Amino acid sequence: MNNKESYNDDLFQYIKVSEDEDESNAVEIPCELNGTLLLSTLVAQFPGACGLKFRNPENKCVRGLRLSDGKLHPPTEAGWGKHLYTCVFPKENKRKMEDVSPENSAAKTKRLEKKLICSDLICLGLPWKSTEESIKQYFEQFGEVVMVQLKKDKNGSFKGFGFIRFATYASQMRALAQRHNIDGRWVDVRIPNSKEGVVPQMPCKVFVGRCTEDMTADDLREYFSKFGEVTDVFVPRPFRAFGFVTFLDPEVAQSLCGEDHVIKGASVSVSSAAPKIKNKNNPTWKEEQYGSNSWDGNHSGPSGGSTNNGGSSNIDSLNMQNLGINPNGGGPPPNFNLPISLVAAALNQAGWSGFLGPNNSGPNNWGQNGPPQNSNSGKNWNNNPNWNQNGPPPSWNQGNPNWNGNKNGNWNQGNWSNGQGWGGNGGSGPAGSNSGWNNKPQT
DNA sequence: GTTGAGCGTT
Repeated sequence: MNNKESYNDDLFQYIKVSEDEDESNAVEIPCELNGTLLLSTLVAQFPGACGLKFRNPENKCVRGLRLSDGKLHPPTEAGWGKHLYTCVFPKENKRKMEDVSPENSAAKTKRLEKKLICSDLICLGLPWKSTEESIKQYFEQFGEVVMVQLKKDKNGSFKGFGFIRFATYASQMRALAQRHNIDGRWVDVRIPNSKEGVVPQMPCKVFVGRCTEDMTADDLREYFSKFGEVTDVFVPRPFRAFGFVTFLDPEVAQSLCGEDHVIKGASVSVSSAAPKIKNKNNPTWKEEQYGSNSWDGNHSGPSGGSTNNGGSSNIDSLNMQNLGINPNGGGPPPNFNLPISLVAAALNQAGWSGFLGPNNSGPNNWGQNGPPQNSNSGKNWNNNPNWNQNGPPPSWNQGNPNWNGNKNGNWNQGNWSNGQGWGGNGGSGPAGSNSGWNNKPQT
């Protein structure tokens, strides 16, 4: 036992990362075996992050880290050291650079935010003991919270839902891109019905033509991140010479349309992505493959899915429902036939790092043969015999239609919602799991 | 006091 623990420590170096320079907010995240840190690993914990920096103790200057091929490199050959690393977010940086004088900074911020309309968000299913202070405190991890209203009835008793508002659109998007567990309850955060349609939907997605075969989703992400926060990348596999990149800011997307860019020595063309009609007549809508629960078949999974499924992205669709995952339901929904890599990646994005097996060594490390047999963290995958003996389908991780064909048995036939699947062994379920996965409804 | 889908002025 002790051996295993030290073995793990040897394999994965953890570095301390915070969204700001406040060390109390720091999260330890694992590097790869070669000493680099995957941007996707960073993004899994800090949605929207596009880089890392740290304060050089010698001259107090902030130093940025080198990013190449989706990998962040340690500041020196000696490695990561004991620095507290801080996330870099594209939007915040842009704003900082524009806010040169204090007297017009507010106006500029306002003008900027006007383009990226912030909406109130409804929070459903809040714990009864929530207070406006506690909710504000929770959501501040995604950015400045400017309003919290918990709804009460005439007697003054809390109705279990409320509204919040962030100062920036980027913060709002970060909050919408995640599941939220507050005091042990899964809380739904959405755009309120009353606001639906109010937010003008300029396309955030662009079409990237003339891609070469060596361009991975991570390549596109890395390249286009310099124009703004990238929330989704899709590169079809097998190779089809195009891709899609989705930006947080629709204006960034629009500004790039019509331009040619050079990536990996090749010229690609950026143009507007034709809005896709989500119906069965559209050939890009592959219901057989992805199910019919709003997954549009044209997106990669979130970061962590890495390149095996053609993508490297945050959750582009805002809520888990859009991935065909019902966070509050009992077990998988009826159309649960997403490739597991996508699900795992989505859950990883949502902070369920435990889903990916020990040490968060999930899809990033998985090859085409699925999770490691005796995983490189020294533990079996969930100790679940059904999994390890029969393994995943042969064409694992390739977005393949065989997945639900269940040719190797065991996948859809048990262990999903019988209460002893994921959380049963090895502690690999979601932390404090009382969610639908174990078929235990919230109370 | 109890509760758990929903959609905000009081």
